[in-house]
Amino acid sequence: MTDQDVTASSDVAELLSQASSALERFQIMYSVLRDRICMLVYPPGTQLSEEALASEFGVSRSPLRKALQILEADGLLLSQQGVGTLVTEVDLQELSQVYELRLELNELTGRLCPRPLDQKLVALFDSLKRRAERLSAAPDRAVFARLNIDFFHAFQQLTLNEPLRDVSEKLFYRTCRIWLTLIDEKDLPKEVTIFCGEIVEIANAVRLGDYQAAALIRRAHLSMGFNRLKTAIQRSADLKAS
Amino acid sequence: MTDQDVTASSDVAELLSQASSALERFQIMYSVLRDRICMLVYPPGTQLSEEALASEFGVSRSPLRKALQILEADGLLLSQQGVGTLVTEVDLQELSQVYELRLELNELTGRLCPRPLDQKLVALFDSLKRRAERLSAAPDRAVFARLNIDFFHAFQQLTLNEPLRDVSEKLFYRTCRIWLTLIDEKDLPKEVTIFCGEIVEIANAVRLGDYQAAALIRRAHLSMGFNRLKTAIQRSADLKAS
DNA sequence: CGTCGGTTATTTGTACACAAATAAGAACTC
DNA sequence: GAGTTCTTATTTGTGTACAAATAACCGACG
Repeated sequence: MTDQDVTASSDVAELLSQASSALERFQIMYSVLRDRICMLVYPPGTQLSEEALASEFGVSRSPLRKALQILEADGLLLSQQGVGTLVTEVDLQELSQVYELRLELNELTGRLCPRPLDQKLVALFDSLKRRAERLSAAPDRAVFARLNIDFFHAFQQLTLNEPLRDVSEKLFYRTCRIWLTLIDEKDLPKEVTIFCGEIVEIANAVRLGDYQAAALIRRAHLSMGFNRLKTAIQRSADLKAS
Repeated sequence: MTDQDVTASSDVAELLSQASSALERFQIMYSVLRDRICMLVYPPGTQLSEEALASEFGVSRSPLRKALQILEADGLLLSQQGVGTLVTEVDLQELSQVYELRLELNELTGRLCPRPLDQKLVALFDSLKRRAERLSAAPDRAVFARLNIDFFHAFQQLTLNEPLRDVSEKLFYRTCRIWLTLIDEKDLPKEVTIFCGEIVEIANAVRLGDYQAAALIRRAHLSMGFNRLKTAIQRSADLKAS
């Protein structure tokens, strides 16, 4: 069972009961909740109930709260006594600062501690390429979002610098929701086409072992993507005002 | 009362009783514990007792555990059921990856979202320069460590990119203990002289508004400092082996 | 004497009951 | 009828008792 399947699993209580240590149980709850937040199962502004979640997961509030507290430190949740635990909104100001940093970190991923190219890595990007082709044929928001997450993780494999991977991952999860919240059905095919192009290009660069080229391509797409985001935000703000 | 005083305060229970919200109480406990870890009040390998700390802080284990859990996520603590809560050791392998990343992030601090130069910033660096001069006259390990921390925070003021500041801070606190653990009394005057020279140079660059120059100087010192660290680690390993 | 096995003490993890804080709604007043 | 204050329901925060896990200790046995 892969990690994606774990986080997407519906019977979390079952998984938790099979976990052998407190650390494992924490990781399951953390992954599941983060995944739900990023896949908009819990859209921004959603109020989570500790009681209800603990009940669903088959644990008491104590261990659940640890997962919630780390997610709060990650900037995905906000808990307040007497109010509740709310999924944070994504704010343009904050988003643009995170994106600016991600652009630079992305370049480092292609430069620091490069992981030697092996068949496994090539195969990973190939499988993403195939998934991208299937997505192109039948655009779907959830499939798009999932591929976006998995592609991010594949890209992170290019570096062996663990602190860089950790930092990049936190920042990624802080921003990736914005796509699902802003891209409407009409824009989806266009975005899918662009994204699949990116995957193909980067997979080719990786196959050649040129990680810096891969990073440059990704940086370009991140930058262009952020610009498209800004116009989408502007558009939705105009829509709201009218 | 400044933040440094807060973290250095001995009567934490008193402070906590005056805090008005759970968030404030958390921040106090977190800052105090992080400070104690970085100032080697709790050297690497120290076992902390939740019971004892909760008792000292005048709270129950529940709110204390939140602070411990975040510190564990920061990589400063490691909790294990049946074993205890241990202050992590600093490992050379990990350290060098973090340093490599810090070198690069440091450059970003001088480049992204520069904070407009104002009198307050100049005054901040001037006051650090004066503290450095006093330290030079009377080298002291604890004063050195404190100045190192405060100088880091001053440098962070050069950028307004908050995610960058957050990330840099976490990485700084993950590495800064190494100096106190490795630099012995004999090396102290030399290290103090080098560090004070860095502060003077950077303060001058800041006064001119040339943050990128400041970042370059700092990068050079970070790099050289890391090299000195590596030889010190090698030396202490040799000492251990003999 | 060394080694293996069980026992026990200690520590974190978990469950649960209650306290504190907030917000929504009801009732009361002007 | 509008505004204000009190009440109450709901939610997270905190305290505490107990469970689970680990490691050190001790004794028996080879």
